[in-house]
Amino acid sequence: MPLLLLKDLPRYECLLEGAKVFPELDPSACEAYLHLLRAGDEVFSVTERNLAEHTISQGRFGVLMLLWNSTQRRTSTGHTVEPCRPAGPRTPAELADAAGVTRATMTGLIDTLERDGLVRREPDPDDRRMMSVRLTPKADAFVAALLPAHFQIMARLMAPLSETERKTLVALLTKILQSASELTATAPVLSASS
Amino acid sequence: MPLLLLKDLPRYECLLEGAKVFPELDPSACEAYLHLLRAGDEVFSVTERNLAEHTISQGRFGVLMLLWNSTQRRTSTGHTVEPCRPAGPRTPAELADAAGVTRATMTGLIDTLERDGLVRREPDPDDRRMMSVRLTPKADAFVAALLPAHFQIMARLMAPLSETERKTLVALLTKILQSASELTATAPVLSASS
DNA sequence: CTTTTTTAGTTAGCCGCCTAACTATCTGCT
DNA sequence: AGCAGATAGTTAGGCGGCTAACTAAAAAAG
Repeated sequence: MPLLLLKDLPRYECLLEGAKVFPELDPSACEAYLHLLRAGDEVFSVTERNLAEHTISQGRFGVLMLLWNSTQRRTSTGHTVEPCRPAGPRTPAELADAAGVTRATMTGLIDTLERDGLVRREPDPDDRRMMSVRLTPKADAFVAALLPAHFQIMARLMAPLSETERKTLVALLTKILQSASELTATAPVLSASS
Repeated sequence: MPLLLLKDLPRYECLLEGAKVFPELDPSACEAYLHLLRAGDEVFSVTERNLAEHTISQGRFGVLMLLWNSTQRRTSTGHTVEPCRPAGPRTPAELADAAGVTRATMTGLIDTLERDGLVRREPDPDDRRMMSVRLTPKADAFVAALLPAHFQIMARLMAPLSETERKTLVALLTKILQSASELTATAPVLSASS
């Protein structure tokens, strides 16, 4: 569970009440915001609990998936899967970038993965600053064993939504994501915007 | 930023491709899942960045809000606001419960808040095991100064959504939240479900 | 009235996230 | 050639999650 959040979201009347005191408070926006974080957190923790049973964290799992995705393209058993990304991430820097964490964080993740024998660091022959991170066979088996349950969890989480509702949800979330990106880009200091 | 996640979400064709290999993979469910976590994460980090400018974390802010919400009811300046919750949380245990974290975590949060002079621990006269946590005047001013910008951020994040879309979003998220709760309740061990 | 169980809070230690500072290497400029 | 700056990775230290183990006090059981 990544973040601390109210277990019981405030009732809508409370938001309306708050809006009388704070004119900046947009009740429906606030409600949507709180539900988004709450649902995201809950969904996250459900999958995290699943992964934890295989003694792996969400973060490490993400790294494994990135690497696994890369290897699939090369060692695929006759499938010749269309590459969905130009070239799978290999180095810690690429992995950090793809995962959206800092390089320092990636160092720590690779450390623990290597300690658990799921990953190997190999020096790059051309550039001695760089490392290449590879999955071990153990990791291949590990991921393959893990994924079915992981996908089932996702499917069950979204089970109450129809296909149309899912598309609607994705569309709405995409809009929010975009406005979040704009806020990030245009308002590094909040008071300097508006 | 609480969680590690793919910066670029996989294209839908990749999910379809993956579904050929893993029959458990429901592409639209997976897509919705990824978008939900991604959007939640992004939105979270936008507000976190705002709070960070006031040198406070999302977690500490949550505690302040819970306490502030309690005090509002008692010291409200003539407003006599309808209590939105039965009785505001006061003790570390109540705060932990309301915030959805463990007591150990709450101890840490209160520690740093107390260190920064935003909160005071007072022993309960009736039950010597218990503590009562109170906001300092400094915290009152702090929260009052912080909230307008915080509400503005929420409003801007949700700006691209119409009122109807916000209601739709909340309804969809509520469905997901419910299925997540059911998964949590009925499947403490994943393999024991289904 | 003692003993056991429950409860409140803290402590200790792990993990993953961050930033900032550091080392080593490569690249480019002159 | 040689040095300045960029780049890859790590290290160090902080924070906020967690679990598990502990202390002190209250409540329940006998």
